[in-house]
Amino acid sequence: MARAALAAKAPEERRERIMLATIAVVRERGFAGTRVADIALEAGTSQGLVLYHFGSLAGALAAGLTMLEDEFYDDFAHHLAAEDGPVERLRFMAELAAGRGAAVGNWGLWLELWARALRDPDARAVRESQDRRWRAALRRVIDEGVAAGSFSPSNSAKSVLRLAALMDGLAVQLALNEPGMTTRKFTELWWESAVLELGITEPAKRGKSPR
Amino acid sequence: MARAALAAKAPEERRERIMLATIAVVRERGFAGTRVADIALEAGTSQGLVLYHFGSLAGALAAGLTMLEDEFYDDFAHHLAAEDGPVERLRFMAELAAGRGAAVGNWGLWLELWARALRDPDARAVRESQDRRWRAALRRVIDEGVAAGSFSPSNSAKSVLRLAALMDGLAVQLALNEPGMTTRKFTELWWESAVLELGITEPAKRGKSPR
DNA sequence: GCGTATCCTGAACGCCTGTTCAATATGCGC
DNA sequence: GCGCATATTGAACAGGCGTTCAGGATACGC
Repeated sequence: MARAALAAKAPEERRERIMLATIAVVRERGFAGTRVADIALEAGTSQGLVLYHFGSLAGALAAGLTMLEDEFYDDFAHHLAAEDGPVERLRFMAELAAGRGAAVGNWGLWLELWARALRDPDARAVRESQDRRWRAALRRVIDEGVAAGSFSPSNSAKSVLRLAALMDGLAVQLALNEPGMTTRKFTELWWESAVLELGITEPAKRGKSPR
Repeated sequence: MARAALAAKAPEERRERIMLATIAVVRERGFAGTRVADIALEAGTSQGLVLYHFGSLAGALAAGLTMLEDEFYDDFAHHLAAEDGPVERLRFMAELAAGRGAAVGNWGLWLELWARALRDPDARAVRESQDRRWRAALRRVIDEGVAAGSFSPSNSAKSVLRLAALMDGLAVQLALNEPGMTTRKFTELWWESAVLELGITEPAKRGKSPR
């Protein structure tokens, strides 16, 4: 078979392809519209294999989500560490949340995840992990900024909660294509809030040529 | 039949009962888990009647949502008008959003609505209407406060966007039972932000014995 | 090379559920 | 009271789709 070249890698590779296919399909059709057949087609395998590896459709969804979340976080943490100081790091988080880089097209997925988390324990676990990691990162950046004298929040714990929540709220607008809400507007609105919350003095350099 | 007493009212009443049943079921099981049979059972009618009145399951969902949204808004507008001044009105909105009064148990529904709005035009229309009305109300209250000299936002349009988004973001935490997020915390966090955004000076009286 | 465990397939099964429909009831204008 | 439009029911239909399964391919230790 000519497919030999494609399927050459280990079964582990097949498994991963299925997870990638899963999130691709969910992105396109949403949880409610995702069929085992779609995943198999997208992954270029049989329906049976999806079930063989993940036991059920729900299992495949959970595995895909977990994978996505881990990948996203790793990528995020890596890039965050590469930024210069607290102000730049904060700016980077704002731009990432607004949909640049690794987060592109993810907000729709997160909206669905929230809704699903209301009833599905797996989804809930993924979203909790995601939320916790993100808030922890925000908190570290803020603490760092306080230590460096760049930020002076009146209550940093509360600021973390509010700034994280504001991102989620703005993201709803963004994901639903609310007229007037753009990546740029998102960043602008959020940043002004951050300035207000944290009493930032020095301006952040614009992100390094965000695509 | 003994049912005579129940079904006594006009068919219009049956129709409404079905809409109420629809949102009740959606609250309990979510969109994905809502069956025509469930609605019929909850409404105490036949499956056929649901389809007779609304054409399809999707139609029943749309009708139910629209009804809920209208009712919620009417109730909200009515109570808002009863409040004293801009500060009290703002406080009222914060407490309503936090889940007191007519909004109890609605946030889960709104989360699902957002996700559904990504793909379903009816859901999108409902949520857009809902969002627009809410933001317009917020804007009016703020303008009123500015006119009265109670608020002095640096940019009221932006403040409206941010304060509304913050509510949505906090609501996600609330709806998902994030540990540490409560009705009280919601109000507190949001109010502090409002104070910061609007430069509120006079304190708001606590809500009139919120249940 | 051989046997076995793992991997993979495609077809078939069977349930779930939205929708259709023919039959019946109800109420209302005349 | 009659007849017609509207309302209502419950059963049947049909399509979709997750899961099962029996069988075949593949890799790998011995």
